[in-house]
Amino acid sequence: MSLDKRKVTILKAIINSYIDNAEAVGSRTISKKYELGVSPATIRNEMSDLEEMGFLIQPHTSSGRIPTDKAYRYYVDDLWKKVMGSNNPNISQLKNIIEEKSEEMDSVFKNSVRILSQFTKYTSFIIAPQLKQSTIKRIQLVPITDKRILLVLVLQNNIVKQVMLNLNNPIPLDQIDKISASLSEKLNGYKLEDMDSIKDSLIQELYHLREGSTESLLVMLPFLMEQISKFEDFNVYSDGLTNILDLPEYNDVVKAREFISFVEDKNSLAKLFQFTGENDLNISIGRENEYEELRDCSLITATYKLNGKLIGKIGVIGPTRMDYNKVILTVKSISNAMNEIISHNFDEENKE
Amino acid sequence: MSLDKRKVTILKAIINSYIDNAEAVGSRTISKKYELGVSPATIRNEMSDLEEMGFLIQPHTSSGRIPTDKAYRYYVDDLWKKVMGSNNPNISQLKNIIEEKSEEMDSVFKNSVRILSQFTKYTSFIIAPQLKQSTIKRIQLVPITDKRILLVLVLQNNIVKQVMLNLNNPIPLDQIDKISASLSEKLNGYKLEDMDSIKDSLIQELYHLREGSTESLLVMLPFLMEQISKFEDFNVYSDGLTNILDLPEYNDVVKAREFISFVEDKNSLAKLFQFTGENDLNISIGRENEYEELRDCSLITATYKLNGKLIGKIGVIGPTRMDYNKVILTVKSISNAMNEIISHNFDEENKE
DNA sequence: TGTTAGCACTCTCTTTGGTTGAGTGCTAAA
DNA sequence: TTTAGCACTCAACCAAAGAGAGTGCTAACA
Repeated sequence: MSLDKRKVTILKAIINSYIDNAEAVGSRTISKKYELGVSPATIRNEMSDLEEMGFLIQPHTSSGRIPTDKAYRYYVDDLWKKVMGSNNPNISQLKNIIEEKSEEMDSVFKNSVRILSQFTKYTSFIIAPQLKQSTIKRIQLVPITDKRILLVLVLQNNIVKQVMLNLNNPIPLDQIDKISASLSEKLNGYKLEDMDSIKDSLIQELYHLREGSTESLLVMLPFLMEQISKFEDFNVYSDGLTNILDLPEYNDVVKAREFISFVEDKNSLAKLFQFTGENDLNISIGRENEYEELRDCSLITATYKLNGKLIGKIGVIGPTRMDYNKVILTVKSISNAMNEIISHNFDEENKE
Repeated sequence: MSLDKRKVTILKAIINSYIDNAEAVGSRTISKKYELGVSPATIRNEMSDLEEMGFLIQPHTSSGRIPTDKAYRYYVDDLWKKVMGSNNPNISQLKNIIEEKSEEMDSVFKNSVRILSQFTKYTSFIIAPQLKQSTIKRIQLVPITDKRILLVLVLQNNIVKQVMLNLNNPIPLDQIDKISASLSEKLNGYKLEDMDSIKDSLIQELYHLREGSTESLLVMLPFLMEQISKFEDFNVYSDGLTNILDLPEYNDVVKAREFISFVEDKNSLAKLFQFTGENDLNISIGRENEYEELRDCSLITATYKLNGKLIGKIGVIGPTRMDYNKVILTVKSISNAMNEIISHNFDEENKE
């Protein structure tokens, strides 16, 4: 049996209708709402074929039909070609919204994920870059009191991280700039993940040196390096967790609770993202997902890059009955906008 | 009719039972679970009296009884005396948890509110201090690139704020320290809210001065002051929004959605906090709340102070059928712990 | 040969009515 | 003043009936 043109039209009509209403679709509905010029009986025959081919199922004998994961997969693959070809018009608009108040990398992420959930009305996520691989460009200490020092860490790609250091003993404030300079010099070029391994030899080296400010430097260094190596390996932001409460498939509180508990757990999210592909855009539908908890959900992710290198992913989770068209376009546009913002603001090699 | 001892015992028993089970309480239940030595019939009579006095209501003629707001108010006022007298034992424990990774003021807030919702299983909030009233102690600029400068602002009470400045024109990096010093000097002692009003005169002054680094200073100053005056007037953090999904009173998704939408709105929360009293501990029950949306909720807030001055509030929202004992103790303990942490870490006059 | 009208059939959803059980209020006795 | 007894009420549960949406099949039609 082949998927001829009329079958495709009917299948798409069913999927669209189900996406809209979350209700099993009957032959009459299709014949009325989508003018196909054929009677319900004909459509029934076609639907029966589509069911046999694995695109539709009937929840019970006398109900309408619901698309299967296979149907969504077909639908999405078809959509894909069109979407990938089309240039989304409002990227510059998106960029403006994302960039608003986004002077730091983190705000770019938070804004993006917020907008993504607002636009799609689903739950959105972003996994922020693993900084451990980044190299240190400069270190600057800012004294708050004589025992509290703010450490500002500038990484190679102009990402900035800050840590507050609470020292046990006061440090002479007039030496701060000197210490900053030495630190910058000593640690320049090392990766964050190297801190643990070079710690001992660096202390050793300084110990033998004994210049003017070495004393204070020796006091701070262990603190500082420990703080740096404690940086989170990844960072997941999410938004719109409670959007699913508006969906009919989650009008059972227990189900909603389950979903929310799952997506509130940053660790499972991080793992989830690992499973997704590394293409510009990745879609997994229903049981294609690794996690049992997401067997009724689809996951649409996009990657974002800095300097050509993949540094993180952004995505949306919603029911398999998802408005794929809208979501795919939105995810794609936002990741594009992010890429531009990031490369413009943070990429060393890419300055005006 | 007077509220004699037995009536009080029965009333408390009913409230406790309802807090536990969220189910209307009947005379038999009371007589069985709480050994009062009287028969259900007697209890029925007393319950009838209590209803007449406004402490109980019957959802329908043949059901058990439910406590009214008035009952909770009585219950809480009674509890109050005991709680206020008792010293909570585990403040130092709490302090440890809150202080973990809390080198900055913001983390203290976030940790506190997280713990509060974890302990109470309700929704918790904190309103962070209005910084506009704080005065500037020091300003330090940290160059990221020649057009991106991180502005670190140290306030009188050692609170630190950071803003990234994206300049249109590069600034000579070797002047940064000089500029920082001038800025610190010029702006020292001003409040954040003053920025707008002193902006023009300051620029005027610098314009006439014309020292070495004045040029760059003039470029930066408008940027900088604008950023500062854009600081949020308040900042509300919340946690445990979805805890209510576990409560039987919210097993209707629509109701749950309503609640969550309300408490997700930072503005209404901020207003809500304004209505609460400024005692160390404030409780408003059911219809005592200003907001219609919270007519079935109780709000327990505590204040926290820096240097004796109220700088913010922390609180819990839950159903009127709330475990007041636990919540009151927790809110009180956490606000106490916060007070100690804050005064220890951020209070200028209170150093070791 | 593909399409369609007609019809019997299936299954969920809603409504209806009866039953159960928890709980009450009242009365009369202890 | 307390309590046992009893009639009464009402939500919650359950089963049966009916409505409605939808199907599959068959036979007629273009």
